[in-house]
Amino acid sequence: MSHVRVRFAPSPTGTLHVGGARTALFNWLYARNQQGIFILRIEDTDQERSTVESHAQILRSLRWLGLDWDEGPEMGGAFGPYVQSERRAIYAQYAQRLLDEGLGYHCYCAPDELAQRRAEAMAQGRPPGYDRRCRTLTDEQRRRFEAEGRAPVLRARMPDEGVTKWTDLVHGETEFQNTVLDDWVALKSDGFPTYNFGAVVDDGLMEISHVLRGDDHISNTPRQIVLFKAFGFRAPKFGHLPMILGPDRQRLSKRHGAASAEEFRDAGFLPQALVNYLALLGWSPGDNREVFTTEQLIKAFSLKRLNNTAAVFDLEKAKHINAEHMKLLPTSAKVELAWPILLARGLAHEGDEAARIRLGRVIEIMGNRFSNLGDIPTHLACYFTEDYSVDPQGASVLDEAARERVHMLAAAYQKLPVFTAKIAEGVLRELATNLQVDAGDLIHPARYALSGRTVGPSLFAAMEVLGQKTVVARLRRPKVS
RNA sequence: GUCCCCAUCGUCUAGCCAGGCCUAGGACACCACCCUUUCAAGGUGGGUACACGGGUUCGAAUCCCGUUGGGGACACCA
Repeated sequence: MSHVRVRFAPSPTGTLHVGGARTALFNWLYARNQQGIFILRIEDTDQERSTVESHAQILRSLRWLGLDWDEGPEMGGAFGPYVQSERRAIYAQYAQRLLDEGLGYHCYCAPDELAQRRAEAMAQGRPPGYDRRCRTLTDEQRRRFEAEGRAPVLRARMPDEGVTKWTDLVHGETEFQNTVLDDWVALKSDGFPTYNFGAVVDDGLMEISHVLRGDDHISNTPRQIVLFKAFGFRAPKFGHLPMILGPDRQRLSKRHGAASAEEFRDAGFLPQALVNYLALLGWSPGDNREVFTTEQLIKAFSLKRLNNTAAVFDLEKAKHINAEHMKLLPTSAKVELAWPILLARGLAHEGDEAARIRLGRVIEIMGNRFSNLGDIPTHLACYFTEDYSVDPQGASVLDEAARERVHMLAAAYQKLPVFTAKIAEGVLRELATNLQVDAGDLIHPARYALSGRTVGPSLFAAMEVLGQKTVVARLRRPKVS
């Protein structure tokens, strides 16, 4: 029985970001690899920014990626509740302990006062942290602040000397001088815990064994360790994962294009492909494998193979991994995925069996030409409707002379009593010979006339699917736009 | 400004911990060729990297120090 208990603890203030998805994935992979427990905890202590929509969206994104949790929202568990706003009584209890044991104190400094003092400190080259002014308040001063109507925050008292260290799972020995740890806010004036406080209480109570999170949390870690010790919790092991950056080496964000799991889904990515690509950002199997099913990832995953260098998100590589996963899919699976897309685009209707069978044939002859589900409507529309789009870039293949040849082909096809791929090919080649042109001079224009594309399946297979009538009609009057 | 993290092809990375097997391997992208009725796929080949400077050592991509560069944190945000 494994003692691994890991968690993903997003705050519901936006979509599930690529960085968050990667963090969730690594925790999940570790839990599954170790037969441990993966916990989802929602950190909604910021009343201003947390939304129920975001909460729902994050859950949806995790499910889409296939990252299922063993304890958490909509699931429950022995360590709940798993939503921080429902745990306020617990935080109040631990806040009281801080007060009782002299590990915390009320602070009445107003935000604007703090901001000003911080700016001054930075200007003078001093550490910008809290100046500990309220550490030594007299009862008299306290009463005066209360009378002014100031609502206090609770600050956690950090040690004045010594060092706090831990062995980071990815960085190794890491230490901070305690003097750089300022007395941070544990409980806000609205009574909600801050991130650092809520995380310590919850990780302690939920018996979290390993915390895998982004590098941007390194400086929070010593502050949290001090509290873990103060409360007598066994501190989890910490691992700080390298950041994911945009092509400009800045933190990845919406400016860089798709940055949330949902956007990748909408762009036609397969969830298992995104998972695969994300796993390769900050982790490697050590051999030269790159294409993994999620099951294979679980088997291969190891904390030892985490790396510590920030990684630039490469959309091209992500697309490539997606294409590899598309190749792995049997036709039947592609049909399952493509069918709803066709329905959504109005290219077919629920219960239209003929269309569904046709879809299977088209996908079959398309072979590996799909690298993305998003390609489906543009590439397949011409098999289901006359209202398909034409690629203007390819129009040059259908010039005046080509148009004439295509018309002759239409005439030849019209007379055919039976129309199959083989027969269509024979007729076309014979015509090419008679016209003394290369078969390609007939094939390329014909493809464009039939599909509006220069890219597509074998022409004759496509003709067979389209059927004689449609082929003849389109060859006679090719769409121009 | 203070503290922290990082540094191998354009990008993701292997190699680093236990120095020699590295004239540095793989992948994406790019280029060329092959296959082919097109594109894609596939095949073959190609160019491109150990940031810099010192040390330690018989020997350093690998260990140490410094420099430079990049990133992060410094909120009653998480």
